[in-house]
Amino acid sequence: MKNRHFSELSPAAERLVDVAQALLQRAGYNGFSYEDIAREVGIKKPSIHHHFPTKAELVAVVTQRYMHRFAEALRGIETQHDGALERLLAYAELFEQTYGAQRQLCLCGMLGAEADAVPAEVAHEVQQFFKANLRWLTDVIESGQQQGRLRPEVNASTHAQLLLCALEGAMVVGRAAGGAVHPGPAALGRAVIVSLEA
Amino acid sequence: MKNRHFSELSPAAERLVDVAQALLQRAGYNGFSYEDIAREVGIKKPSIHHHFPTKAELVAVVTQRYMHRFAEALRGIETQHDGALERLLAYAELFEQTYGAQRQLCLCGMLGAEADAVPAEVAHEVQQFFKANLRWLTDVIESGQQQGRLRPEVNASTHAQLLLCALEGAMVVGRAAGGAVHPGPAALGRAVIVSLEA
DNA sequence: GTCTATATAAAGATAGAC
DNA sequence: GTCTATCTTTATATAGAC
Repeated sequence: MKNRHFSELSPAAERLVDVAQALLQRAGYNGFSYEDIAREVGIKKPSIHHHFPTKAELVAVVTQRYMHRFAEALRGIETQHDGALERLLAYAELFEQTYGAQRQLCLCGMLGAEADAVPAEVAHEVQQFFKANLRWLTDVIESGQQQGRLRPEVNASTHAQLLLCALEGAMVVGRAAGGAVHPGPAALGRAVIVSLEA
Repeated sequence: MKNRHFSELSPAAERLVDVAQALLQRAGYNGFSYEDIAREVGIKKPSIHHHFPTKAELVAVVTQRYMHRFAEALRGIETQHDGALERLLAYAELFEQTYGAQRQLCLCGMLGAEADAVPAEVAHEVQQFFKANLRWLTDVIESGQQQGRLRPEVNASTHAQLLLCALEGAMVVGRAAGGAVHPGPAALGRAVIVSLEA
């Protein structure tokens, strides 16, 4: 019942969350164990249970922190870019950065695929992540249309979904195809985004 | 060492492959066990080992059969549709059918996401699946361009990847967002495909 | 906050009878 | 082809000392 929230983590707990996140993005919820974390961090399994009594709690905290950081990144984009087109391109770059490092999947893409094999509390967090992303993207596209920068006849919601799905899919397919997909997520995102230009 | 190939399965083995595939599409490689199959089929675990000594072999056969059936479906599309646009729309419908049933993921989308947590032989099959799909899509788009039906200036390979990634992503996001994504894969696919029309 | 020791259950797999 | 019985290893988790 400790460490219920990502905002009050001790340095030791933070390190566990870091490693858990990387393992999740690489192998999924059922693809890693407390032993994997222990080995990587250099402590023993029961020490992890001291910080996060159950795996479900640990992964819930990882997911909350991921969502929170993503929301911060979206606010950063709004600060740095005024135009809808530029905001969408910067959005695509977020996925490129995640994937570009070590071909890591989006945490929520991975957990979303495994939705039926994941604790309900985690699945719920993941759902919030995607809803927030779709809301943000739809707003950006609609604003761009109102400003006359984006084609007014396209359906904002549909194209928000198209962009999000293309980016998430690019990470899955890119990893699965093992190099057969040359452009990263950002390049595919650009193909969608330029088609929106007025 | 038995049942190395999907084309020589006994009826009992075929039933195991059916159930294993459904479980894989629902929960992923590490999200199901021989016990889950046994419960569903109504036999005991060791009976499954008689047909498929290891889980890796079982999943490899599932994947081979899936790929083979998909390739058959692509040949069916070529038989039924002459135009590139129609072929691409029929392709998108394949994903709609998989997802539409029970919000099931593409088998190879799931295994691709889990690529690092899956036996090497399985990961290799999955890679072949995506390469074959990208090859087929690129060919269809290039043919459409040569026939003057599709816009000649778009990069065939990039848009083949965009379509495939959007469809795979739509299944992941659709399941993860739990109803927040209204259009199924086919609707997102159409948004990509119509933009290719000459 | 970390450890050793331990509990409990599940997963993957094998031996051998029917 | 299926079963019971069994083995081994791993995963998740707890108790209690330092």
